[in-house]
This record gives sequence, C-alpha cells and structure tokens, in this order.
Amino acid sequence: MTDTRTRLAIEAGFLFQQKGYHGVGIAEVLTRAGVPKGSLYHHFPNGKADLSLAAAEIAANEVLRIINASFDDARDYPDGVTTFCYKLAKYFDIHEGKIGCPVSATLHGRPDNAPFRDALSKIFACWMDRIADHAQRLGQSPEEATKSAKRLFLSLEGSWTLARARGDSNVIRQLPTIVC
Amino acid sequence: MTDTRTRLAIEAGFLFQQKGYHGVGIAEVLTRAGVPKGSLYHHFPNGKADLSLAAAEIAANEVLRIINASFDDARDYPDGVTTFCYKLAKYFDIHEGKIGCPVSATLHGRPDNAPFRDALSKIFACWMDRIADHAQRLGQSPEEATKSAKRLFLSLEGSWTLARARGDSNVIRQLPTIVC
DNA sequence: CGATAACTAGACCAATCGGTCTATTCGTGC
DNA sequence: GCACGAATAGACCGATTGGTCTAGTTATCG
Repeated sequence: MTDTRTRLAIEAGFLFQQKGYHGVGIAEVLTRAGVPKGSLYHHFPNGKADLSLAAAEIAANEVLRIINASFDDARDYPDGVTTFCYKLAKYFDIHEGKIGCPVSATLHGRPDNAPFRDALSKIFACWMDRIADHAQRLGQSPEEATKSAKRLFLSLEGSWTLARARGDSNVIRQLPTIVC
Repeated sequence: MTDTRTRLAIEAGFLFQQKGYHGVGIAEVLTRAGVPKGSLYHHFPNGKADLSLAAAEIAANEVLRIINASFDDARDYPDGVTTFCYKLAKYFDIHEGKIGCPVSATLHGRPDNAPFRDALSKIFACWMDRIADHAQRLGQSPEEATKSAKRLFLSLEGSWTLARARGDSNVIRQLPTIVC
C-alpha cells in the first residue's frame, strides 16, 4: 500500500489532468483517495497549491521515465521517437482520452505566481534536455539534437491538445511522421 | 459601443484565456464587462457554458483572421509562416504573456461533454484547413500542404504552452526555424 | 398614445469552495 | 506500561460559486 501522501498526490494528479487546477475540488480528491481532510493538510500544509505541485512533479517524472525507457534501447533517433510516441499514446488511452499534457494540464489556470511558472518551465526544460541527450548519443550533433528535442516537445504538446479535443490517441501515434 | 452580448463574450474570453473555464467566476466577468447578472442570463440562457462557447468562437475567428492576413500577401509558404508567428507573438505580448492558445485555454477543464469537444475539434480542423489552403496556393502539393499545416499547428500549440510557462513570446517568434 | 417584447438591474438562493480547528487514534521510543 | 509526536478523522467556518427570480427600464411596434 502506497503511503497517504503519495496516494493523495497521485489521485489529485489524475483529477487535475482531467479538469485543471480550479476544476477539481479538495473534497473530490479526498473522496477518491479515501483520506480525511486532516491528513491532507498535515501532509500538504499549503493545501491545494502544494498538492498540485506534488502532483505535477510525479507526472513530470513519469514522462521522464518514459523518455528514457523509449530511447535507451533505440537503434537511432527516429526509432526512439516512434517508441516514445507509442508509449504516450497508450498512456493516453489508459486514461480514456481525457488527458492532455499531464503537467501543463495540472498547473493550468493556477494563479500565475512566479514560483509556479518556474516549476513548469523547469520541467519542460528538463524533458527537452533529456531528449537532446539521447539524440546526441544516437548520432546527432549538439545543434541538431537541441533542435530535434525542441521540435519533438512542441509538437508533442500540440498533439496532446489535439488528441484530447478529438478524444483520439492516433494524433500522438502519427507524430513521428510529422517531426522526423 | 459594442453591444452587451459581444462585450460579455469578449471580456469572458480574456479571462478564460488566462485562468481557464473553472478559474473564472461569473461575478468577475460581470464586473469587467460592467453588466448586471440579469443581462448575462438573458443573452446566454445556459449561462457559463454558452458564454465560454461564444468566447471560444470569437477567439477562433480572430486567429483565422490572423492566418489570412499573414498568408494573403506572402511570397511563399515560409514567408507566410514567419509573418504569422510574428503577429501571434505580438498578440501574446499585448496580453502580457498570460495567454496560451486562446481557444483550448478557454475550453480547458470544461466538463467534457461531446458538443464541447466537437466545437474545439472543429475549430482546430478549420485552422489547419485554412493553413493548408494557403500552403497549396503558395506552391505545395496537396499532401505536402496538409502535412505542413499539421506540423505548424501542433508546434504552435506547443509554443503557446511553452511561451506561457516562460512568460516569453520568443518561443513563438522562433517557431519558423523549427517547422520550416 | 398604449402595448408588448427586449433588455437591464440586483436581491436572493442552495451548494460548494478551500481552509481551520479540536479530538482521537496510531506507532514507536523509553 | 507510558509518553509523545505523527497521522487520522471530521465538524465547522466564512466566502464564493453558478444560477433563479421578480421588478423595473427601454425600445419598437401598431
């Protein structure tokens, strides 16, 4: 059994990804996680704000994990991209097409204070850096790799949005033909 | 003076784009527009839901207008893309970097009923069709044009997200070097 | 003019919001 | 067993939510 704090963050993340920050009530998170209010404010003294950051961090690491899992065994960069998109599309389907970018969806609509925007911006940079690392390892020049990573990231964010609007993960699956 | 209904939709759109559907209260829209509650429910019998759709439609048409204004006088496709991104970046700066995709931001977090998703999906399709039309007119084959449009759209959605996270419109301005 | 519909105005409502607070239980050291 | 902090449990709070309803005003007819 995962501990209460983690369970709260995971369930909150699931809901935030579907409905955005303001679209989710504390009560709903509590019900889903089967946790009383007192526990939430024990583990997250700043309440919803803390909770959303924790949820975003978990989602961000999950994506990072998928990036590595996809590129580690790739023959070349396009091969890694294909695997990556396939895995993300599957992730999308599991959540019944209700999900966009798990991080920007979670943090979207937040009162835009600097710390939050920083967190979001750093997560995105981290993803792109990681992709660029793999691209370079798989034979691209540093400049090429940076550009490839940026191109993949931007298109991916767009694919998440479009896939969500259409309720269809194929947009994500077809991404390799667009970016490579 | 614009009529009450339009003013409501415009002000609502401005707020929805910043904070998302659930992040904006009716009261806030009313205050900004200087309109009493009775008027809102007269012009939009279904309240917030209707209002958000109207706001999304206005934003969608504005983008469509910018697409045409950018490509109509373009020498070739890359030239049109450059103008397009420049105009969008300016639009982003005007709103002080608080804005993402004006349509998906507005409709994000909505209870995901089919009609709403349809609307969103149709707007996106309309943008891509328009871009593809211009690309074809500017010399690309039908297949090329469709692919170019899709690539531009996906990257643009991503750019909006990243620009918002960074609070910096340069991501959008640099888009032509990524997609062309 | 009088009548009728379009529109404005805002008081009012139940429901829900995020958050606080006290009381109790649980777990682990002595 | 005892003590003490961590964690759970949920009653409770004021503020705000989206929405309804009645009354009043304005515009457009015949």
